[in-house]
Amino acid sequence: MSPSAANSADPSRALGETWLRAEQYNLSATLDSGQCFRWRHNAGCWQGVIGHHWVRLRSDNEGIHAAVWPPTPDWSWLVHYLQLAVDLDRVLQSFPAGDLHLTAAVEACRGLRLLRQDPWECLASFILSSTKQIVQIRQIVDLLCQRFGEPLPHHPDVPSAWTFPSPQAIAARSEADLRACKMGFRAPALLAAARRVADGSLAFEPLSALPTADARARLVALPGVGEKIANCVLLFAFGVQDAFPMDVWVMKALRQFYFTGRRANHRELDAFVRSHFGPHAGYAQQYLFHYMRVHMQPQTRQNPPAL
DNA sequence: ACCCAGGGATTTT
DNA sequence: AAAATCCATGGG
Repeated sequence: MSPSAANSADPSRALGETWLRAEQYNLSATLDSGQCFRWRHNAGCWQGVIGHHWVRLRSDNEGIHAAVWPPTPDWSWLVHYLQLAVDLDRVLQSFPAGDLHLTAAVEACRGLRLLRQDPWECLASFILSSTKQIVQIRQIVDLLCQRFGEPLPHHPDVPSAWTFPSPQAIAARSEADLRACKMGFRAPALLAAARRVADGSLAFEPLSALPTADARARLVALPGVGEKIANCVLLFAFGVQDAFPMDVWVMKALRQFYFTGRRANHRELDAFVRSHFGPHAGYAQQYLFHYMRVHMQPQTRQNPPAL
């Protein structure tokens, strides 16, 4: 018997496991739709880190199997992260009736959800995201965690994993240390944000309680944070349902679907978004983004099929 | 409006 | 093999 198997047989080394009911939850679309950067697909499972837990998730028809290390008696943090209490049908019913493009996106990405992420990890990750492709963002975040995160308790059946580095851990580093994680010109912005959180001048709890416009203004005041990144934090961390991060993919989708390919400017697109998508515009954005990125081939993106 | 700030991945030559 | 382009952008 291998040492690993011997250890897994030892009840004191058993992973914490549970099963959570979840209807129409598309784990793959959700964890691979660019809202988070720390999940890896492996043998039908998704492995990642949430807070101080290593997590392995697998969906079946009626729910989600979860294994964690270290074990925990309480699963509310996972239910919250995955937003299992959200009634997806209610969200989808709020979408504009007769929008065939959005309908097609929803059909193609059935069960895509929005997560509820830690504000610091979310802000830091999206500061690192500017003009980077998702593959590269993942790489930078990985390096950052390995070098400056806390190692999680070892388990023979679990790959080495680290927490996302705290604001204090980042603030204690030099700009050069951060640049060594391949983040380039984003390093000073990340460092500044970490210092602001570490010294208490930026507190997420009060921020999330502010009216959306005020919270957005406070975020945009940070170096390296514009409307797009501020909206990512509002939507992915604070759950502001009508926050609508507009990146190049979403802009491409909007122009193609609603402006017949016309080069509408940002203000025009913004006005359309606010009037069109309704109270869960953030969800609509996530469907359009994932649909554009995954389900439309390069040629079709130039000349979309008629609906 | 324009241009610049890493650098890896992807696409084109 | 080498070169050009792209990228969940913001700031000057």
